[in-house]
Amino acid sequence: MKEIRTRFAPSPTGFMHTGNLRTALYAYLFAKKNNGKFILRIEDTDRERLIENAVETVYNTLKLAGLQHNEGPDCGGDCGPYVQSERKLIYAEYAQKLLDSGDAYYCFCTKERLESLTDESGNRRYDKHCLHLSKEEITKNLADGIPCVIRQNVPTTGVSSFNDLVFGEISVENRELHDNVLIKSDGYPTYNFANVVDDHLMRISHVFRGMEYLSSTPNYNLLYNAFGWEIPEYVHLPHIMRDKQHKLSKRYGDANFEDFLEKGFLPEAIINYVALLGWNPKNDCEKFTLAGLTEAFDIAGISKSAAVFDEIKLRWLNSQYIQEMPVEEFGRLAESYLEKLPATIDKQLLIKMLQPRISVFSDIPEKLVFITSFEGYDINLLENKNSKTTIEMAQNILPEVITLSENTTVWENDALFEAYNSLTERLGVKRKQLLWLVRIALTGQASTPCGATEACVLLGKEESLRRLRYSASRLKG
RNA sequence: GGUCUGUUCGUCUAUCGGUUAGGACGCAAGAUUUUCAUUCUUGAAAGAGGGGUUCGACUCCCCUACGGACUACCA
Repeated sequence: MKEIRTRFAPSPTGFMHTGNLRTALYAYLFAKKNNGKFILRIEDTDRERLIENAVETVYNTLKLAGLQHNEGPDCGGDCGPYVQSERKLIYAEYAQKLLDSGDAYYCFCTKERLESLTDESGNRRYDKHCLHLSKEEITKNLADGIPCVIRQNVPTTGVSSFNDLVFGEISVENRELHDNVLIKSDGYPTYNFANVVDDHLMRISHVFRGMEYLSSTPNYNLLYNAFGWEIPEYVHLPHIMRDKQHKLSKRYGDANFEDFLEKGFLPEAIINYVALLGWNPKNDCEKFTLAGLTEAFDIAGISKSAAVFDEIKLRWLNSQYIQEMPVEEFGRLAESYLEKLPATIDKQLLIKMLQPRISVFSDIPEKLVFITSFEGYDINLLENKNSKTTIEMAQNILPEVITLSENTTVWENDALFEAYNSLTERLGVKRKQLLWLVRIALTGQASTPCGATEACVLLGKEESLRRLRYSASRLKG
């Protein structure tokens, strides 16, 4: 049986947005699922758009995402080099073959002439002008050093069709196809040429890529045919959208993998979420490890329509991962957010309280504001319809709470709870009401990562009493 | 404009001719809870429109509408 080989072939022109990441993920999953190889190839033939360190970003992303490649620039393989700019000679050699067979030709047309070919609706279609140059003219032009490109010579009649594993049968009239540039005047190949040569030479069995290539695939197939090469299987992926109208772009910075990590999302959760955007496992399962995804992955589950990226759902998934991780790990990951806290705060206690209550790590700071800022909070928070509390109630209850707290010697959770609980009976209020009032009077925040008694413990007796008295005093005026 | 392509709840999706059109996120309302947060229950919420084919269509075909991609010496 033929070996399954897939590849991820990013061009190092910036960040890795989640669409790219998903393409890499599916290619990876398919290869692993079929005991095949996952290859990384860098497509850096656009010398003008190269961005420094972009290759590092690619390595970094794949590493963090857990998508280990078997072959690539950094780990070798027998199909190297895996960087297109280092394969210039190879492309030249294959371009020559096409030149010899008449499937490609030199084009010396100037930019001006090319532009003159533009029709009234702004379209340009090359007219095969240079295809008709005589051998002598070509030789002379070449000898004179006139800048030139090599173009694909596509047939003007007939129909090209192919099967895409996601979109099915696709047919295009050859006359709709363009004589694409294969080799640019700087000697570098275009994507249109390099991808075909490389995918063949690297024995890629399944080509996973964004569906923007769907319409140029017939061009590529013509190339495969010209070389007499076997056409790979195609898996074109629908786009991931920012909203209904716009696909994810590099401008939409938030969709970058690295940005999500910085915001406190877990790589596992991002991978899990992205996998489910446009693919479904044919059951209701929504939580997958990479291994689980590998097990479940199936091209048949890929959908044809674009999917809108929903950060809210990502947050939910991320919260699932956070809640399931060991406290120690959570503590490690949360540490950097806890650095500036007063030394009096018990960080271990805080970590335990935080874990079940956040969705992403960047939620932490807002959960902790009550620790460092308290005075001047909105006193109306004491009034709450859910807990059925009122300001009047607070005026009556808080002094009682203060007296009781002053006399509480064992300042720990259960003892405090019991004390406050007994107070509710004496005052004839609901526990929920009293504890709501205490918590607000203690923190000044509607939402805290702790209940009332926990807040007491966290703040310590002295500080707790100080805050309770402050809140009570504000009710007097 | 041309070519290719897509269209089920707000969002991600299930359904491969016969279902009260299912699940998840989010939202709303209740309940439980050692208070915040959880958890639980319930609810609102969808087949773009029009023609066919068929006993029967979200599912197959055609048209229209509306998206998206491509139409570069970018990938």
